[in-house]
Order: sequence, then C-alpha cells, then structure tokens
Amino acid sequence: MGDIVGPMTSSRVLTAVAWPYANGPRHIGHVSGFGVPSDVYSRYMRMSGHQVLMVSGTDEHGTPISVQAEKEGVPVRELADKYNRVIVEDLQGLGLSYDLFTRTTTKNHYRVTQEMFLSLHRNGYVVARPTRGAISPSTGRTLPDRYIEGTCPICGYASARGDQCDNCGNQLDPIDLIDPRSRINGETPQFVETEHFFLDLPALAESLTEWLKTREDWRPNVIKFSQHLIDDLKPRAITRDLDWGVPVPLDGWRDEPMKRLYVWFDAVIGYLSASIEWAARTGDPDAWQSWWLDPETTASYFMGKDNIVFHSVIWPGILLGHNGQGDHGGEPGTFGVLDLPTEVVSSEYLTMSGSKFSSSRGHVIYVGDFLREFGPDALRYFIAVAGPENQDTDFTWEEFVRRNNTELAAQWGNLVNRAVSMAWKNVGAIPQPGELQDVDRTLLDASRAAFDVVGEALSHSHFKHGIGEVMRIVGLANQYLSETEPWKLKDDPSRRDTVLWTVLQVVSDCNVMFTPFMPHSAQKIYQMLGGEGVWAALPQLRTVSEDGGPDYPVLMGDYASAAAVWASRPIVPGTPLAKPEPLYAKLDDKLAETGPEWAPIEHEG
RNA sequence: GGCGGGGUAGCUCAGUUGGUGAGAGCGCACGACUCAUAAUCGUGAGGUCGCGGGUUCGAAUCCCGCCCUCGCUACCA
Repeated sequence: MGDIVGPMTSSRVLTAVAWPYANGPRHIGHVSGFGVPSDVYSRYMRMSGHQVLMVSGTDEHGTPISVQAEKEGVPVRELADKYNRVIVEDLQGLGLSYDLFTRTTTKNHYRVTQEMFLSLHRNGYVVARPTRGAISPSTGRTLPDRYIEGTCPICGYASARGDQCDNCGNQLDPIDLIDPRSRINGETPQFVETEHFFLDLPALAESLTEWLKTREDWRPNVIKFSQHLIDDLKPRAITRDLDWGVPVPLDGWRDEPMKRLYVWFDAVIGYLSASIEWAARTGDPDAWQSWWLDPETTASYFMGKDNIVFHSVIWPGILLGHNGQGDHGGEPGTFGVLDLPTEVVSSEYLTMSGSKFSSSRGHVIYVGDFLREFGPDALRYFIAVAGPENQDTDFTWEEFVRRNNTELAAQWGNLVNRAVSMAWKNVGAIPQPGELQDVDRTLLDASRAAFDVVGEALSHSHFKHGIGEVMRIVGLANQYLSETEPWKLKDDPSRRDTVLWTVLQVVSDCNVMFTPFMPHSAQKIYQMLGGEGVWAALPQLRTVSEDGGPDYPVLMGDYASAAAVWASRPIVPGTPLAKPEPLYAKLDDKLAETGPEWAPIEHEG
C-alpha cells in the first residue's frame, strides 16, 4: 500500500469549493478554476484514506441576480431556482463529488449567517456607521460602483466606469463622475447618506498578519497578494441597500425592507452552513464539528484568482472575529472556535483568444453544451493537463482536439485497448504470469513508484505534474509492448502470458492513478479488468425538503463506500475478459478549425 | 499609477534550494512494427532560455534596469 506522502498527516480534510454565482449558466472557465481541481484533490484524498467533506452550493444573492431577474422578467427567486438547477446539473454531469452542494437561499444558511453576524457583533468586530453611497432612485437599491458610468472628470472620456476610467486608467469615485447614470436603466443615481454595518478589518489586522505568517506553502501569488492586502486594511461594508439577501438580525434592522447582508459576507459563510446542513442530512447533526473545531483538520479552499481576497483575508477575518481572536479579543461565538483555512488554492484564468471568457462578447463555452457533446472525462482530462493552474491559459479547440485525440485516445485509450484485446484474444482472461524478467520488473517498479510521486503532487494541488507522471508511465507501457512484442510469442505462451499480465497490471495501476482525474472511464476500466461494484462514486441529484421552505435539488453521494484506494491493486489471473470497446472517442479534425455549432470559431476579417 | 504572474525549440508548456554538453508533448523528416481507436515504437532536424548590465569558479535559475504581455487594484460577483 502506498504511503500517504507529504505533510498531510491529519485524517480529516475539508474541501471548500468556491460557490458559483447563479445569474446564468457556468462556462468551462469557471469549472476549470474551482470545480475540477477541487474534485481531483478530494477524490485523491479519499483514496488515500482521509475522511473528506467537500461542500459548496450556488451563491444566489446580490445585485447582479436582481438585475438579471428584471431582465428576464421573472421574480428573483424564480431566477435563482432556474440557474441553481442548471448549475447543479452541470456539476453532476462533470462528476464532481460534493458531499453536499446546496444553495445560499436555504433557511439553514440564513440562520447560520445571522448567527455569525451576531457573534461578530457581540465581539465588536462588526460596527454600524453612516456612509454615503449610490442608490437607484426607482428601486432604492444600492448601485455598485461598476453599475455606474459617466464622463471621466480627469480625461473627459464619456463612458468611464464608476470605479475606474477605462480610457485614462485612473481610479475614480462614482460621485465625481460628470453626468453619472445607471448602466442598468440609464437613470441618474442618487448619492445618499445611509447607515451600514462594517467588518472592522483594521481590528483584525494584527491577528490576520500573525496567522498569514504561518501559511508558508501556499502558491506564491496567493501569499504575496494576501500579505500586500493586509498591509492596508480598511473597514469593509457588509450590508447593502437591497431587498434580496439575508436580513440583518438586529432590532431596528430586522424588518427594514431595504437592508440586507452583503452577498460576499453570506457566501463565504456558506462553507460552514453547508457543512452544518450536510451533518443534519446525514442524521448526525454534530458531525460537522469534526471538520471545523479540530485544528488537526486540513481545510483546503479552491477558487479562481479573483476570489483570493475573500478567502485569504475576509473569511479568515470573519472567523477570527467570531472566535474572539481579533486584536481586542472577545468570546468564542455561537459555533465555537472555528478553524481557519489551511490551504487557499487559487487558479488563474482560462482565456479564449487571449481574453477572459465573456458572454457579452460571445467568448463563452458553457459547461452544459460541452458535456452534451464531449462527455465529462474529455473536459476533465483537458483541464487537468492543460488548465490554468499556474498562469492564464488560452483555450483553443485545436488544442482540445489534439489533447483528446493524440494523448487521451491514442496513448492511454489505445494502451488499454491493445492490452485487453490481446489478453482476451489469446487467453480469454487475465493471464497467469510465469517468472518475471528484468524488463517486466522495471516497468512494474516504475508504475508502483509513481503512486508516491503522483500522490505527493496531488496532495499539493500540483495537478499538471501529477497527471503528467501518469502519462509518462503510460508511455513506458507502450514502449514495453514494442520491446517485448507479445504478438510474436505464439510459440512461447508462458512468456506471452507473463508480458500480458505485466502490461495489464500496469494498465490497472495507471487506471487507479487516473481515477481522481477521470472517474467515469476509471469505473469502466475497473470493470473491464474484472472489478465489481462501485469503484469511483458519482454524485447524485436529490430533491430535499426543509421545514418552512420549498424543496430544492442538491448533490450528495456515498463516496466513502467506493472501492477506490490509492495503491496498486493486484489483478487476478483467471478473471474472464470481454472484447474491449474503445473508451475515448476521437474527434473530427474539422472541429479544431471550426469549433462546434454552439460555439463557432470566429475568424478575423 | 501601485501590486502580482508570465516572456525557454514552429506551437503548448516542464525546468525543485544556481552546477555534468538545456527538456517533454504536438508538428515536421526518415525508419520499425502490425496486438490495438491508421494506434504504437525508434532516429533526426530545430533554441542568442525577452533585452542590457551585475554577483559567482559557474545562472534559464540570484540582484539591478528596461521592453512586451496578462491579471488584480477590495463596497462587481
């Protein structure tokens, strides 16, 4: 059995995955940033014996969802329901193994969010103060800076955004714009004095700094960016003038129709509320505590780089304040002394033609469309091997077709196919090996050694390195077949069977190591080699109820009972084999030139 | 403007704490094999490691300056 490598000695792992925003369907850039990496990590951790709790949900509050609802002419809750379901189905289709994927519009989430707020308030880390902000006169809602445009007071550019002028690059305050107007409906914003609650980050700065000093193994961009932010913290408003969100649970505020908690304040609390909901749904309401109150638990957060500030500063600040561990102390809050993040893993951006995915510019490939045409493992493979792990990465159909056809299908799929075919044709079962030769042992040793190398890489979220090492073993196995030429050993069946057994064992090993990356095909290969039952469990879509609230869909799954273990699994000679079917379909080269109908490549002209 | 990431073979990228003659895949050329999804295996061509200085016995790898590019810049999510 392969050792659990690296510093991961704790047995419990909390995988906290960024919450997709439910104002529309998600594109492949989103899932390449948080979805697939967090799932590969969680599946690996489960296979190596850790108890994993992987939670997330759709983020459904905030101005953009209200705006989108008006645009579509539906009530805001209806809009949230619609995109919640679309996103849930996309993530299920990808095979992301959430222990619970829920949403922020549950009663449970409202309760947990309000308790967190109250704990912070009691400890004095949340304070009310008057502030001036823009609102829409027709709706009374907060108008975020970027929803305001006008003429730049510095350069005279007519379409400057409220926060920054795209023409001269200067940072702006929306109140300084000449002739300001709302980008939503063109009306003139009203700048009003209003009272809001602020998270007192300066009162948490010292504690945050001390904590951040202990975080040494984060990706460099995350740690540097965070340290820089902490040098200059200002109090941050955590309420908005809005009717869509979690109410402020204080007298005088509770029934105020236009005061709600800021969407980001409630969204990060989702990690905790989802854990609590998960515990309740599994019949042990206190089970979440093992992942939140035990400092030995590893808590790994996954997100795109635009979310770093919320996970490395704001959320830890909220936790410290709740725990009474800020610069002026306090009492542990409602939920006890909660663990801060151990790892904050941030991805860069998947770009298209060098720019961010953008639905408004037609630069978008939706997850649902992609899955319908190509299936989950082709996308998962691509993201793992060519995703934006360390730097912005351009998605091209040409690259996707090439990776799929020459790597996934030709190198790995064909190895499985040729090995199983030969054994099936000659023996009809997994052959009985004779005495091993050096060439056999060399390949087997390389394959076994890879478990530690790949495991080490995955435990540190080095996905490209991990999957590259597995592909290297696949290459060694193809070389091995060229050298040993089992198809020429008809007059030496014992040697032939030894070679076929060897290569099948290595196919099995590679399949174990590919399992976190491609659970769907891993299950098929497992069965192809005689395995029975569930090897790599997939998430299930369930409809659940909540007292006093409407039913809603969630993803859950019974992953612990799956057979997958991170170790070489001895294949059993004599196990009957069937004629194999190709696992990975090759794509038409024309796709590389034209793109699919639903996302055609635009040629310049 | 400030901060951060990149700039390595035609393309996409690896290159741990500076050290044997700089790597992989794809593409290209030639060859081998024919079990397999016309897959696989071998050989070869091809690089001033963005530019200019510096530290060092020695730098793609450290320091300084510059150029190009992408992103972030917190009350957008």
